[in-house]
Amino acid sequence: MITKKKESPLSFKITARDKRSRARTGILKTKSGKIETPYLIPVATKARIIALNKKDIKNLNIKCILANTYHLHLKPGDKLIKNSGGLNKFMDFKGIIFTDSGGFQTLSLGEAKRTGYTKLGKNQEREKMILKNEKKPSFVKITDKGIQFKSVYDNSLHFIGPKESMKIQSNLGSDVIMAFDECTPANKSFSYQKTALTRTNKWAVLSLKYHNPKQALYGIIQGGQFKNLRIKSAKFISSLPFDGIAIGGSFGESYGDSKRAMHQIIDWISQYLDDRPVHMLGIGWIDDLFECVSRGIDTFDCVHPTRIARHKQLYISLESGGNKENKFTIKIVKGRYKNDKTKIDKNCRCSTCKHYTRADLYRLAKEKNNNNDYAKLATIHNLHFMLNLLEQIRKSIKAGKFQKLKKHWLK
RNA sequence: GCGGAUGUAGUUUAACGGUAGAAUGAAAGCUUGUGGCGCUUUAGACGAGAGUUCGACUCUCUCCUUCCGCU
Repeated sequence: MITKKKESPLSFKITARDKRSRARTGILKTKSGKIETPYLIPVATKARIIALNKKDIKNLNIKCILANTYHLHLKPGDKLIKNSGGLNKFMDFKGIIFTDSGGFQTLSLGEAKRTGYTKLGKNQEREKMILKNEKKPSFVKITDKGIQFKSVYDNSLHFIGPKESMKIQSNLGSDVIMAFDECTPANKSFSYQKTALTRTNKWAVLSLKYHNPKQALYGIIQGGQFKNLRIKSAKFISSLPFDGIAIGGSFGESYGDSKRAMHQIIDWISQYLDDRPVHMLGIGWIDDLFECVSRGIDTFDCVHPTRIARHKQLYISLESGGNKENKFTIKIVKGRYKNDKTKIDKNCRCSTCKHYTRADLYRLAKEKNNNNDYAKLATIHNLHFMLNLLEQIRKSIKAGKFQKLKKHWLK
């Protein structure tokens, strides 16, 4: 019972399909612009890509970003953004803006804060860290009506349910908004996940009811690591008149397994997906991009490229020694780069690589007091690298060479 | 040559007559719908020799190192 709206705030046209997988290219269009998919959407949680300014964003040719409901609601406040004419004007950004509903903060400020669980579970290394550090209290309280969040700034309480999330996202004026969901960690039992899914599904219906029809709304598939819950969720979400479908939640308890589980989960639900755009929430390592695109994902958002840039890790291509093992990165503060006068990546044509060597970045990254210069250069490199990789992926799909490219990178 | 000071991880340093701490540098790892540039782990040192002592990085002596001053 897919009921198409008369004037959809979003159009998505599939332009090519890979013959040997579900990979596809498309054009996603809203009133603010268009992107070619597959596309990795850089994250600008607080309406800002950390370390970059407007000019950098323009030079990088970033056409789409993702901001966050919870964070903007707290600071500077969605009403203030509404009064400045919406996020595009507030940021002076001409492009598509996605907003996340705040549902992920049930995990990131809840279980992740308390025990260190991420959406990909936890690994031994992480567990060790968590056992050492004292557990911190959760910032969320989940009820059937919504989530009571503590402010990360002053501990004040803020209730966000589906209605509130839709209102905030309407105030933010983003092009594409997410249904309000509960992002569950994988350490929860089947019965808990089932209850949470029922809740999320109810919230999905309420999100449809209360959302601003001028905004494109994506429904979110949850269900944790459980096959029947994922399928149930996929059937339900895809039966509703959402403009797009997002895949969220966590995939498995342990880090190693959860990657495979993620692939499997997409495979389970892929038959319930249709020609609407499919967004993979919060995923974006290089191998993940290939695996997910291969399974029909159109858009991604991920903090990883920008975060690891600030944590001194820079992407490198195969030709510069990148591989699955080193996650296609080098840690630029290693002693071996101190006098390395070569480019960060042989193939990269970003402005950082044009003007700086590895030794330059080493020196800047080591500066204690002012890391702004470093963070900016590193972020530019990593984002450029990823945007470029996605372009290569799109080209390969169109040329019927996606499998070859995938194999080449993941060998 | 004489006098004074000095000597602890690669570097900067702390303490102590009884397991030598830290910072920084080095190496390895973590990071996936971002709490603003982070977190975890590992390796690494008492200048050399003799003496006193149950036991010396610590006290004594000799030598060496480096620094300062004087001739």
